[in-house]
Amino acid sequence: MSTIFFAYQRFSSMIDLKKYNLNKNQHRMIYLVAELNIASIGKIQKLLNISRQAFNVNLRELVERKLVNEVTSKKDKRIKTLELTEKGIELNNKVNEEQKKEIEAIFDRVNNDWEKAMIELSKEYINELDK
Amino acid sequence: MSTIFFAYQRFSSMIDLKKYNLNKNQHRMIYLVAELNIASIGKIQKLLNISRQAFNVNLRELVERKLVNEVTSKKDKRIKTLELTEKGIELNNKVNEEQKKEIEAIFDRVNNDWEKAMIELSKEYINELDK
DNA sequence: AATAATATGTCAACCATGTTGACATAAAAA
DNA sequence: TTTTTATGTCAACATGGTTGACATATTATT
Repeated sequence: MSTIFFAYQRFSSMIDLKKYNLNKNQHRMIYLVAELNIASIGKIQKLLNISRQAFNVNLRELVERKLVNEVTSKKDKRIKTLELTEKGIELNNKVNEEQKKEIEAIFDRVNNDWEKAMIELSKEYINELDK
Repeated sequence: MSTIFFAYQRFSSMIDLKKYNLNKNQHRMIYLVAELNIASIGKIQKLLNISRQAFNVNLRELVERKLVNEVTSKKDKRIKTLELTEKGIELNNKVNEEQKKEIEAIFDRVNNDWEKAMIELSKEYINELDK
């Protein structure tokens, strides 16, 4: 269990959100929108597990920065779904690029063995001690 | 990669820190102290990757609540190491209990296949949509 | 048609937690 | 003796979150 815990610390340290002027929830938002296709605002907010206010403030900024589009559903005009703009897709790729490379390198090293990969990540985290 | 990301969201949602009056960094601190044995304050702080001030404020509270002891190193009296008190160990176990159970149940279900376990966790996260 | 419920947006007030930079002390190293 | 290291603490400020009240448009219910 500590493996999962520590591995994730390492995993998330591979991303530098500041560089892209995103906060954690905005990153989670973009990531979710990119991975799920088509989910209503309400559902995304529920997944993020943050207050409506926090959600809206963050979303507003992403929309203003033209990273995300809001699309009103045709069946039920109360509902809006989110999608990434071209710019949003590009940013998302860039943000995750470094992490992706490192993770892929690790999986290569351990022949795609998930257990070994996670242990490796976990070790990398703990070994930051010795730097 | 999204598997690791989503799986961890689910993983961390299994713990309710509020119930135990801990914030995230205090939990990380306790968790680290429990898993590593014997690490200096400086090293733990570096691992947590937070400012000295944030570290000290959080640590102070843990010490006041008698969850953690500070031990001055004999070799080098400048250095202090941290250890959990009995009460700290107990709390740590309690905090992680529910998570541990759920994770073990998942690993049982997938015959300890890490890849499947992580995918399962990830799915559980996404499927919170349908509640 | 009238009323209720749903999905969303927004504001103000407040709170939790973090960062930075300056300063301080004790111990060890040079 | 001087410098460096490991630690502690303060004040000022920044970031980001929550809550509760209120508002609108649309759909569902009666």
